[in-house]
Parts: sequence; C-alpha cells; structure tokens
Amino acid sequence: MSSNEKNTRIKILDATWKLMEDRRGLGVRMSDIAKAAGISRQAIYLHFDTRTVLMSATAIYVDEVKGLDERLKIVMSAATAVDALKAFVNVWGNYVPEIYGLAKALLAARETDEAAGVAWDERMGCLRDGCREIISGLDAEGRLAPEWTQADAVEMLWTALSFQTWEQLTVDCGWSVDNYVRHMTALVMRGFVV
Amino acid sequence: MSSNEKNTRIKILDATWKLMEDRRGLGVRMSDIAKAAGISRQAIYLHFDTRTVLMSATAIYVDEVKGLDERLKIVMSAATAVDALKAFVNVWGNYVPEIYGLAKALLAARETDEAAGVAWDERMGCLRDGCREIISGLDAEGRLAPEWTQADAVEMLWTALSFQTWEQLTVDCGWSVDNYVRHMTALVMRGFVV
DNA sequence: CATGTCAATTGACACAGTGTCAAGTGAATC
DNA sequence: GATTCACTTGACACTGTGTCAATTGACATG
Repeated sequence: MSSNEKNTRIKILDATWKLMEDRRGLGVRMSDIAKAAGISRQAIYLHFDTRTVLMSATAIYVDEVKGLDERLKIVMSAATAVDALKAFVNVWGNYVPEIYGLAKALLAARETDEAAGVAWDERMGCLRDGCREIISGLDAEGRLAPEWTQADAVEMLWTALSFQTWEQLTVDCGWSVDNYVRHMTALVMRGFVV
Repeated sequence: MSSNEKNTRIKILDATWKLMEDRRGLGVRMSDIAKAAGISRQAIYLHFDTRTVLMSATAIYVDEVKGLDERLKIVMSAATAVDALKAFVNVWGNYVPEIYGLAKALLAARETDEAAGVAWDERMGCLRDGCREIISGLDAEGRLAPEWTQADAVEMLWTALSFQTWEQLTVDCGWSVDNYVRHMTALVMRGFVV
C-alpha cells in the first residue's frame, strides 16, 4: 500500500528531524535514525539514497511544516520598508532555533558534499530574497544609506543575518534570542537605513 | 640529534599548512600530509598524538610565522579609535586569505572535537581582544553609538568580523578582499560610530 | 669495536560509519 | 495459490584514524 510506504518515509523524516534537533545536528548516525523510526538501518536506503539526500529531504519537509516562506511573506506586507526590516530580523531570529540542529548538520555536510551545498543554498534562498525585497524597498523610499548599492547591501544584510552569525552571537556569546533581535536590529538599522 | 627531530616536526607542520591552503582545508588526510612531508603516516603520530593536535600545533606555528598579533598591535597605535577601527578591518580582511584553509579545517574539526574548539577559540582570542580595545577606545572618545553597551558592541563587532562572515562575503557572494574591506568598514562605521 | 639509543619504517590490526548485496519473511493483492 | 512489495537480517567492502610490535639504520659513547 502506498500509504504504508508514505508512513515509513514520514517516520524517517520525523525521526531525522527530532534527532537533529535533540543533538544539535551532531553525532546523528543512520543507525540512530533507523532506531528512532522503528525500522532497520538498511530500510532507510529504500527511501533515501544517501545520508545527504535524507538531510535535504528533511530540510524540505521541515520547511513545509514550519513555513518560513509564509512567515517572511507576511513580514513583507509591512507599511514601510523600515518596518519590514525590523519584522524580518525578528521573524528570522526566532525561526533559527526551530531549525538549528538540521541547519547545522546540513551546513557541516556542505563542506564535503556537493548535494548538501545545493540543498543549503536553496534553504537560504528565501532569506536572500527577503533581503533583496527589503533593500529595494528601502531604496525606493529613499532610506537606503548612500554608501550602498542595492546589490552590495543585499549581500551584506544577508550575511549579517546568516545562520553562522546567529550561531556565533547566541551560542558563542551566549545572547538570548531577544538580545539577538534587539542588537541585530540596531546594527542593521544603523548600517543600512538613513 | 634534536635538530633532526625538530626538522621532521617542522616538515610535518609545513606540509600540513601547505596542504590545508592548497585544498582549502578539505579532504586532507594524515596519509597525504605524511606523503608531502616525505615520511610514513605512522611517523606523524610520533610527533602529534592526534589529527586535532597536529592542526592546533599548525595553527600556532602559522600564527608565529604570520604574526597576526603584531599586525593588530600596530593597528592599535592609530591616532584615533576610528582610525584604528578602519585599519583593523583592513588588516583582518587581508589576513584571512593567508590562513583560510587551516582555519576552515580547524573550524570543521571544532564541531566534533573539544580540543579543536579550544584551539579555535584561542586563535580567535586576539581578534576579540582587538575588538574590545577598539570599542573601548571609541567609547572613551565619545564616538560609540548610544545604542551600544561596550560589551554588546564588542561581541557584535567580533561577530561581524568573524571568519564565517568573511567567508560568506568572499566565497558565497564572490566579493574581492578589497570589496570586503570597503563594505565591512562602511557597515561597522555606520553601525558603531557616531 | 661493541653497545645502546632513538627516530623512523613496515605491516598488521581494531574501530566507526556509510553504503551495498543477497536471501528470506510476511502481508496484501490478483 | 502465486505474485508483489516493503522490510528484515546478516554479511561485506570501503575509508580514514589511531595503535602495536618487530625491525632498520644512524649516531654516540664506553
């Protein structure tokens, strides 16, 4: 039955997701996932060719469940680009902890695995799109600081909001998400808005 | 003879460094290093207990040869904190490509290896110290933007100047080092200085 | 000259984790 | 009753790290 097949697939995705979050993306083996999903290790390979394929599929699955795209789109409907920017930082800063483990694992895999790199870039795509919209909005409203071309500002803002930056501030510096949002907002407001 | 022992050690460190830079920190095996150093794979373990120990030792070796500390100290002698900040971004931005491969490898190892994490934190220490001095100088000169406490500004500046940020802008966004320096300077000047 | 020391070599092996393969099981389907 | 299909089981190949024991070759000292 295809519903049974689907159930196993979903069980694997859920197990992968849960384990990645529990262990912050580190030390999650295929055998751990199999155990958590209640199937044999080899059965995973009936659904996903490689570990990387599984992680990419899990990332897509999580995106669907969590719906970052939608959250960001709502943000974009703010009255002004400045409001959108503030809301954007807030949504993103609060979203990262929900996907931290999986993102971390995907990022690590990216170093050695081409396919993981592609999957990562796709995940980060909507963030970059959001930055582009906001910068273009700022510019249209005449509030983009004169130092910046739109293209440069987009890339700098996207980098400031990167997963790695979020991680360094919260994990290495011990900031709360609220502090991250407050101070990152301050930085980008000063840095890009006039 | 102890000079012979030292020679082999240095040969290993040089080989490690060179390979890390050549391969941008990825896919460098102990056997590759041995081959490049002209010794047997097992002989490496006569000098370095583990791969991580070797990488940490190489990082220290590179630091000695390249002398980031000294370069940064010269920067600190600038007339004003603002000048120091600009020079700091310039020195750091131009320094990273010289240590990219090794830094990348150490950063990757950090995820699974406690000792690598310590080694990384030590390497990043002088950067953080520099940020602290600059922010405290800005504050003393009354030019730190009012949004910031010194502690918060130090951590945010340190994060803005992180290896990962440098990497995202130059590798992922394709910026030249000159562009990195110019735009990062613009961001931190706007973000922190008043 | 004989002896000891010490760095390095060689070959073998343990271990972990990914991915593959072949044979077999059990339940639904025709 | 035969087929199909997801899944299980056990075995194995492969890679890379780290360990071990036996051996070599150079050099230093008595």
